[in-house]
Parts: sequence; C-alpha cells; structure tokens
Amino acid sequence: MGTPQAAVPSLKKILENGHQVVGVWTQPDRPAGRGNRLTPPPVKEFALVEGLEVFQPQKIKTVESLELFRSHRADVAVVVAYGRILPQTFLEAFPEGAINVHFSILPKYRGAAPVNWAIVRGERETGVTTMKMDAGLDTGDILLQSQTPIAEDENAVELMERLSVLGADLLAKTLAELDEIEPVAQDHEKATLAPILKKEDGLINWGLTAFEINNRVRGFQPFPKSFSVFEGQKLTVWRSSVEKEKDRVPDKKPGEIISATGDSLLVVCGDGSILKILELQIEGKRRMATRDFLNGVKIKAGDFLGV
RNA sequence: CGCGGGGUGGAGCAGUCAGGUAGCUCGUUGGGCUCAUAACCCAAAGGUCGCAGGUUCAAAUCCUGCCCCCGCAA
Repeated sequence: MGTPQAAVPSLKKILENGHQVVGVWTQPDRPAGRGNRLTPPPVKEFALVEGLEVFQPQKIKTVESLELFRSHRADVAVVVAYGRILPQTFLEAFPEGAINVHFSILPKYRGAAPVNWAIVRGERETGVTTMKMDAGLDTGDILLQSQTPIAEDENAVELMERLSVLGADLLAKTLAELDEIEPVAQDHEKATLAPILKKEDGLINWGLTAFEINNRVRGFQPFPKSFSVFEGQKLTVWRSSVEKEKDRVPDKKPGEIISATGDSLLVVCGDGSILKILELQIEGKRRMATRDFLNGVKIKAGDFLGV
C-alpha cells in the first residue's frame, strides 16, 4: 500500500526480492494539473507496468474494503505513504500485521511531512524507520532504522528521493529478518510532530533569520514552497544561501533588498541576517536564475519584498 | 469544456491597446585600458517576432485556427 513516488522504490524492491505481491492498494486517480485531468498516482503507474493487480477504493473504512483486503490472504501488509489512516481491523488482517516505512528516525518527526520538517528544523541528520504499525500516528514498535546525513544545500525533494531508496533497502532487510527482529517500543517522551504542510506555511516571514528562512526554502519543496510578494505578484524562492554572519546589517528592516545587481539579490532577514536568493520564480513565469531575473526586471536596493 | 499569464537575437524583458526603420539589461566575439580582473571603455556578430492562414499599400502589432510553456484552483 502506497501512493506517491516515494513509495515506488519499496514496491520495486519487494518485487526484485521475489516476494509475491497479491495486490497493490493506492489512492484513486484524482483530477490534477491544468485542465484537471484525471491522474493516476505514481505507484499505480508502476504497478500496472509490472502487471500487478491494483486496488483504489474511494473509502477505506467500509466493510467492502475490509472484506476485499482480507481476501488477499497475505502474510503481511507493507505500507509506504498510502495517504490514509488505516483502521485497526486492517492492521490485524494478516498474520504478520502491517509494516510501515517512515521517513524519519522515530520517534522524531511523526506525521505526514517528516522529511520536510527535518530540513526546516535544521537537522544535520535524518533517516528511515521500519515499524510494526499500531493504531496511533506513527507510534508503532520500531523494527529497524537507518541514518543518513543531510547535505547543507539539499532540499526536501532530493532528500526524499534518497530516503525512498534507503527505505526500500531497509524494508527489504526488515522483511528478510522479520522473524529475528525484536520490535522495540518508541520512547514516546521524545516524540516530535511533522504535521502536514499547508499553503500558508510557505509565506516567508522575513523576520525569521536567514538560516531559518533558508531551511524553509529547502524544506518546503515540492510543496508549499517558500514565497513572498514582489509588485503584487507571487515570488517563489527556489534556491538561496545564507550570507556570512559578519556582513549582518542590524539597522535594516526585514524584507529590504540591499543588493540587486548581477548575480546578487540580497534580502534582509531577522536580526539583520542576509539571505541571498539564487533561483526564483515569478507567478506565470518559469523558474530562473537570479541573474536572469535581474536582467529583465526593474528592481533596486531599497525595494521591499513581502508587500 | 475549471480560472488566468506567456512564447520577440544565446538568457531575462520592453514594444502589441491607438499597424509604418525591432529596443533594453546581460551574455558572446574582437579591440582598448589596467600590475591585474568576473571591473571599466570602444566595436561587432547574432532575430523566419511560437506555427499556419486571413485583413491591409504595409502586420511583432488587427482577425481565425493550431502547438508549446507557466501560475492559480483541486
């Protein structure tokens, strides 16, 4: 059971390792993109190519869904970002229960957006966890974990791509050694949450420090992204960096542009720290390097972002 | 038929409403200046104005159809 691209490597790995996949559960096709065309989730596309049987119930909490699920008579359910909370009855449907791949080192970052929040919080390291699912939100007993450092300029999309592969490997190991692994209860005292991101989370608060904003720029991808307003239009920051501490300008107000020439677009943030915008996008336009943006637009030091 | 913006030398844009010599900021190439430079000065090359029709003496600009890109909403 899984839905987005991040779940595909796990499914692929399971197949490669010779496990018998009796059914793939994924979210229904949804209208997406321009024109609202009905779009199948990545897991479905992959599963169909592999000739697997795909199930996309509109509702999971129905007797029909449960009956269908039970009818697979599988040994175990594997869940990777399915997108729905599974009722206890599903978790108990098979002898080995349900195993989940979660993209953080639990108990940290429980919830829907663990990769994003790990970056936003400035973590230097994260990882993946396999666990035995229980009824709570990512509260199940831990089976295996694997860590990886977060690169300083790595964004959430890139990190997720790595973690999805790491998770697939860890899942393979977990399934192979399922009988020997001793599940370990989480230290619930140390749990932190990684709640699902909302559109409004993406609006840049220039009062935060450049470090914090840069982390949001990296972490809020692919959604909701970090954006501000320039001349009434949405300006999305795709890539940025933090200027040196010694160059701080404590006398300037957050949001002020202090340089807009060549490759250099510098914005004042909290405590006078400075964010350098490297790549951006104006609504309706394509994503572009700062140099290109500055070539075509009248913008100068003293202007403000966010108004 | 969800709403909207856009396709103009290699890049990002102006010009389109009120048809008439295609412009700006960069980049590229050559030359100059300088101890030196990604800095500065001078010069040059480079454009079927997305595609196809139509209107007109004349179309980047007006009309029709098509292709492609992007934002919003889901």
